[in-house]
Amino acid sequence: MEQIICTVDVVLLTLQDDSLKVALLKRTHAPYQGLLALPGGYIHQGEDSDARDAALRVLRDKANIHAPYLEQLATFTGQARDPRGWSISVSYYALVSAQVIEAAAHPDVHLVDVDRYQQLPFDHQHILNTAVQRLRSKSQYSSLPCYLAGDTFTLPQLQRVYEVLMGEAINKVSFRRKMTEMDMLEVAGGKPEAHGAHRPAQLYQLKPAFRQHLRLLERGF
Amino acid sequence: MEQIICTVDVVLLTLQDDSLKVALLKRTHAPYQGLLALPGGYIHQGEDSDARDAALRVLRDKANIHAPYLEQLATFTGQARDPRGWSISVSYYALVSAQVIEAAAHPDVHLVDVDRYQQLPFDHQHILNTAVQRLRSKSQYSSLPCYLAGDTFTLPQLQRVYEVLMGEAINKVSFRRKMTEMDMLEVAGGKPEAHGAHRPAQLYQLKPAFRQHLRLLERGF
DNA sequence: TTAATAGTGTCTGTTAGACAGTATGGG
DNA sequence: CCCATACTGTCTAACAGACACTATTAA
Repeated sequence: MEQIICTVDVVLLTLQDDSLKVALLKRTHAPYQGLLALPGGYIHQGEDSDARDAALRVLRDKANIHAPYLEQLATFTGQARDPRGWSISVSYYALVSAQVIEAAAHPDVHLVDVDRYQQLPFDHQHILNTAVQRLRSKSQYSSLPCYLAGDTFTLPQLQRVYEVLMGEAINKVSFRRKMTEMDMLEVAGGKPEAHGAHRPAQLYQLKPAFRQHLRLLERGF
Repeated sequence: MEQIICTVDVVLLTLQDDSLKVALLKRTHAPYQGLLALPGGYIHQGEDSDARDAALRVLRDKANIHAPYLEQLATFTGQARDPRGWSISVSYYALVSAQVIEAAAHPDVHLVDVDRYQQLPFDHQHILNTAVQRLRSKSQYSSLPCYLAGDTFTLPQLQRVYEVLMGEAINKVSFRRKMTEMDMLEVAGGKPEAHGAHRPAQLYQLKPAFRQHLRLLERGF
């Protein structure tokens, strides 16, 4: 009996032009060589102390992305999902701002709308769907969307991020009440930029205590 | 390089005497032979079509439990968690009523209070904590606790299940409003038993559509 | 001054919890 | 009848959303 194939896959998500995008890479090896797929790879026992380490390494090597918000999504397993044999994919999802992707400027990374139908190899469409569902679900009652908004952002920008993820308009007063209640933001030093003939918005950033950990709401938005 | 050790572990939870219990088994092989541990075992490529299948097999073979509510919890990985080498544990949690455990009557199964400190081998304490946290969290806004309540139950019994999991009293009127709103229960045929000199409660059961799938609440309890 | 977006004060409708009442069984 | 627990009607307090108002910038 051959040994089980142990891999990690990463669903790297970002927000661009008011829509949710996933980073895909052209596969350089068989099977499915040349097809767009989630960044992933074998776990390296020598190099990776655990699967999370492997996911971070994959993001570093294949997309030039360092230390994003990264969370385990689920593990996809079985005889059928990989033509090479019984396999395990410990899957993660990562959230970064569009600026981080642009700064990484990796030539092989393709950003594709998550709702656009693709012929993804393996069960990557299922993994992607699971990640998007998880993100949208957690956006209802947590600070998760903040990681898509960049280092500093205005409240109208952040509200727009939430609205795109939840797919519906949020009451402005309620949104700001929730943000105050969460007590998670602080005013950022930089001067807010003007974007036209009107009052510019205050810049905010996550308080240091919340850069790594989510804030949960008793009641959702 | 040796191959990665691929296993499943199951956190089998039940409610007994108003407290949450986990099913533990004495390990029959090294390492940690003789210690109480979560039921688990190697993935069998020939036998198991995926890891969920392996978890169901483990429950069947090691605890005589068939087709419980079973959900993937998380995957625990790394160099350090198993003395034999780099390992993967795809972990699941299962919920059953105390009657199901009693009916299984497996002599090796030990039910232990989840809050009682144990010296569990590997990272099983961490896996257990993660499962309990997940159950308690999901109990806030879903029908998950119903799977601990047995086939038929009264509303006061079900409320008690929720209260034990959430660790606080719930308003009776609100609880019943939520249950009505969820529209997930139907009156069960059997006559309610009298438990003293007072009015006996109506028996309910999950509607067939919800025997497998959770019902989520917009706002929690 | 005007236009446009940022941000806030306040009213109102909805929802959750408190409380007290009725219902129904056994003794 | 009494008691204990099941169940329900209704009042109140807390919360979310609507709306309108003020604030601040560039043109």
